[in-house]
Amino acid sequence: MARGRSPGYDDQRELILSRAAQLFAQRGYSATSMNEVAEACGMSKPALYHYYKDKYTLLVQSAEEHMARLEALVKEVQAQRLEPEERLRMLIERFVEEYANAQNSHRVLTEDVKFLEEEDRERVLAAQRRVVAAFSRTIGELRPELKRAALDKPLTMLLFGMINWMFTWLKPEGPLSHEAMAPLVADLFFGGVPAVRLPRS
Amino acid sequence: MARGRSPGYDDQRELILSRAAQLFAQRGYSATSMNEVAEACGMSKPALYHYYKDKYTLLVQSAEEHMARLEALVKEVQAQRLEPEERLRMLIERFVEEYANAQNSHRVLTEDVKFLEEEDRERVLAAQRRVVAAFSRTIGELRPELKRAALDKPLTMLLFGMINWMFTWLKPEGPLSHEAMAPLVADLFFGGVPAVRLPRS
DNA sequence: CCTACCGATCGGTAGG
DNA sequence: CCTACCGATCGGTAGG
Repeated sequence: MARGRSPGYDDQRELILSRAAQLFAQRGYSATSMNEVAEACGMSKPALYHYYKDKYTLLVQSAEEHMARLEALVKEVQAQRLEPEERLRMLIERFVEEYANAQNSHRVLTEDVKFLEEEDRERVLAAQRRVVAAFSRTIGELRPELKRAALDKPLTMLLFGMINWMFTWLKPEGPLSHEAMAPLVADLFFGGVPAVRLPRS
Repeated sequence: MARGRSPGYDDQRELILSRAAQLFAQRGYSATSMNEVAEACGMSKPALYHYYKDKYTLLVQSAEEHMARLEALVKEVQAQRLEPEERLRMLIERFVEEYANAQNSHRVLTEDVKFLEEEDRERVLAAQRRVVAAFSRTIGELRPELKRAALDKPLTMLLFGMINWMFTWLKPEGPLSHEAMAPLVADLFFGGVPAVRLPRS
C-alpha cells in the first residue's frame, strides 16, 4: 500500500513549475540555471532536485501541461455544437483568455520547443496539429471553397499568428485588455475571410 | 595611414554573421557555442575571434543589420507616395519578401532580443517602434475613426502577428510560397478592417 | 593561426 | 527504513 507523499508535495511541484516557466520565458530555457530556479522558489538546489529529477523535465512538463489545457479547451468548445462562426469566435475568445492566464507557459511553448528531444517535441507538435486542425475545420465550414483551394490551413495559421503574437506586445498595464482584443481579432478575421480571393484554377 | 584589411576580410565577416545567425536561429543564442560557430565557418575558434571580438557582437550585429534593412524598406515604399491601401499592400509584400530572404536574422530578432543589453535592446526596439509607426499611420489614414478609437496600433500589431508568425509554419519545401501569402494577408486585412466594430464611446 | 589553457559557472549528486 | 532537506563539491564544459 502506497504511503503517499508529504501533503505539500504536489503544491511544491506546481509552484516550482510555475516559477521555472517564468524564468524560462524571461531568459530562455538554456540561459536559466537551476540555481536561479531554486532561488526563485526559495529553496536550495538539492531541495529542488527532490521535486524534479532534472531541468529538462521542467521544460517538458511546462509544454505538455499547456498543450493539454489547450486541447481540453478545444474539446469544451466543440461539445457546445455551435454554428461555425460562433464556434470560431468562442475558440478565439477562450484561447486569448488562456494565453493571458498562462503567458509564461505560452512563451516557453513557442520559443523553447527547440530544446525538446525528438520524441517529446513530436508529441507536443502532434497536439498542436490537432488544435490547428480543429480551427481549420471550422474555417473550412465557414467558407467551403477556401478548403477546396487549400487556403483553410494558411488562414488558420494567420489567425494563430495574430493571437500567438499578441502577448509579445500587449502589456497588462496597458490601456487595452485581452478581453477587448478577442472580439477585435474575430471581427477582423470574419470581415476578412469573405474578401480573400481564390487563386484562379 | 591605415594599411587596410586583407581583401577577403569583409566577406569573411559576412559569412560568419550569416552562419552565426543560422545557428542562433536553430538553437538559440545562449545554447550556441563559439566552437559551433567556428566549425560552421570552417575555421578555428581563435580565427573566429579575429573577425568578431565576442559572441555578443554577433548578436547585436545580426539584430541591427536586420532592423536597418527593414527601416530602409519602409523609406523606399514611403518615397513612392502611394495611396494608403496601395502603400500598405506594398509594405506587406516587401516585408514578407524580406523576412523570406532573412529568416534566420528574423528569428534571432524576434526570439533573442532578450539577450541584448539594455542600451542595445533599446536602440533595436526604437527602430521597431519607427517601423510599427509607419504601418499604423497608414492604417490610420485608411480608416481615420480607428485612430480616434486608438485601434490603429493594435490592428498594426495583429498585422505584424500574421507576418512575423508566418515563417514559423511556412516551409520552403511546402506547396505555398511566401509570394502567394502576401496578397492573402493583404486581402484578409483590408477585408477585415471595415468590419472592425468600434467600442461605443 | 594553432595547441593549450584560464576563471567561472553549469547541471547534478555525494555524505550526513 | 522512509521523507525532506542542507553544505559542499563532483565531473564537464562554457566563453574567452
